[in-house]
Amino acid sequence: MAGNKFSSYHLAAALRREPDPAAALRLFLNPPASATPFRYSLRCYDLIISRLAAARLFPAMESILSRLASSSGPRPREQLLCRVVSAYGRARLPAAARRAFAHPAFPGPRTARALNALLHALLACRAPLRDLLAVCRDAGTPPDACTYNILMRAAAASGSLAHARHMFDEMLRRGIAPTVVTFGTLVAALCAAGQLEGAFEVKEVMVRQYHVLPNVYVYTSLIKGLCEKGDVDAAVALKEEMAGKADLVLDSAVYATLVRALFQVGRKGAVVGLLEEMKGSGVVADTVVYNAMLAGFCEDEKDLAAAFAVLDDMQKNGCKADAVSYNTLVAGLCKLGRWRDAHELVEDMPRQGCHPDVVTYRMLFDGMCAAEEFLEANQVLDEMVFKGFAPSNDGAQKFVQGIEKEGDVVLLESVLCRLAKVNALVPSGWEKAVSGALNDPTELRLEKQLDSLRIA
DNA sequence: GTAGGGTTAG
Repeated sequence: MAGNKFSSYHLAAALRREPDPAAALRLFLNPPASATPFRYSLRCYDLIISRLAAARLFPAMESILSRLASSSGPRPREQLLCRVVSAYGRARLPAAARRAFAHPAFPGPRTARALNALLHALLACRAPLRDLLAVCRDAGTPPDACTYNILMRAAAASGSLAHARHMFDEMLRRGIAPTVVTFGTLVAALCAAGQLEGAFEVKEVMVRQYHVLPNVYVYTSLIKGLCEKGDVDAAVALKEEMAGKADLVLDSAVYATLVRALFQVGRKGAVVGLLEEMKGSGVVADTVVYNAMLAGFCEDEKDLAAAFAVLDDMQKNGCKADAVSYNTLVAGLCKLGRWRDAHELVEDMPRQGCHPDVVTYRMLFDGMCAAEEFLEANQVLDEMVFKGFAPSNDGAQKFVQGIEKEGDVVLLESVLCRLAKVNALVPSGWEKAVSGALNDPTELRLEKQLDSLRIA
């Protein structure tokens, strides 16, 4: 490195230091004026693309990817491709995930790792199993155990245990050994379908026939399955079985499941003992456990005062409330008709370091509509649309009917216009509209629209 | 951040 000249090494360091992704982008595009021209290292590309992907600044990310594609330097690793594909999955942009998978910046052929990233992204977007199978066929990449695990989960998600079983059989035929994740997926699917006998059978067979021991994931699914059948005692007994196994460590998920179940069957008194046991065995009450209690007090006990006391406890114990915590409280308040309190709570969220998500807004909006407070709901809709969140179908429908009844034609028009903006009138229409622009840096005129749709 | 469980809506 020659003296103190600004090089790609310094740029990489500066990118790492910059907390704001937009500022990092500016830094990448316009390095300090003192810098002599230098070739961007792959490390710099990797850093900026990863950062933009995480921040969902997709148009900017795509333009850097194109630049990378046309540069003559070394090719990026597939790991970066996986990150881009996953980011599109999290943003629920399936078409963009597919295009990224085939992006020319990344040298082929694709490995199972990239294929699996795409499959998982599509699963997150609730693509049907047949779409996932078509992707596998077209990619021509040999599947691995992880591929089959994703396919099995997709099968279960579309309600077909038969297909999940079929995937399992196919996996065996192709000589791919099922892992503990495979069995965990099967058990979860069976439990979700209420087929407890089958689920417990898998637990036996995985040990006997495949020599794979059930882990805490398998047990937690079974515990939840038993709870849903109303057999909390059997669920607690299963937890005891776990506690007796040296290779298993009870975690907060197990306790959260049981806490929620105890509330549901009206045995909230038993929760105290459970929490003490937890403390005694060194399991920290985390957000998920507190959220289970919040849900118990809101949904089951309808005791909002107790729920807010739990929220205070969380803060006292250094446990940060997340969107699920607030959503539970908002739903509880709205169900009691206390939409004003719910509104106040939502407005306080950012100050508490938690941003409302789509569920928060939908619940508040629905709560106001249920109370026939359409003008208040209209204000919330404004904020939602600004952030790119669409109301639920039911909420939007009830709202439009309410506004119609009020007879304010101008307002109605503005409402329909805003609903159209977030495509709440024609579900999933907008992604098609922008599909051509995403991989084409010369055509970023839809950038603003996309930006307005990204989730903060 | 290639895969599985647990707390909120659907």
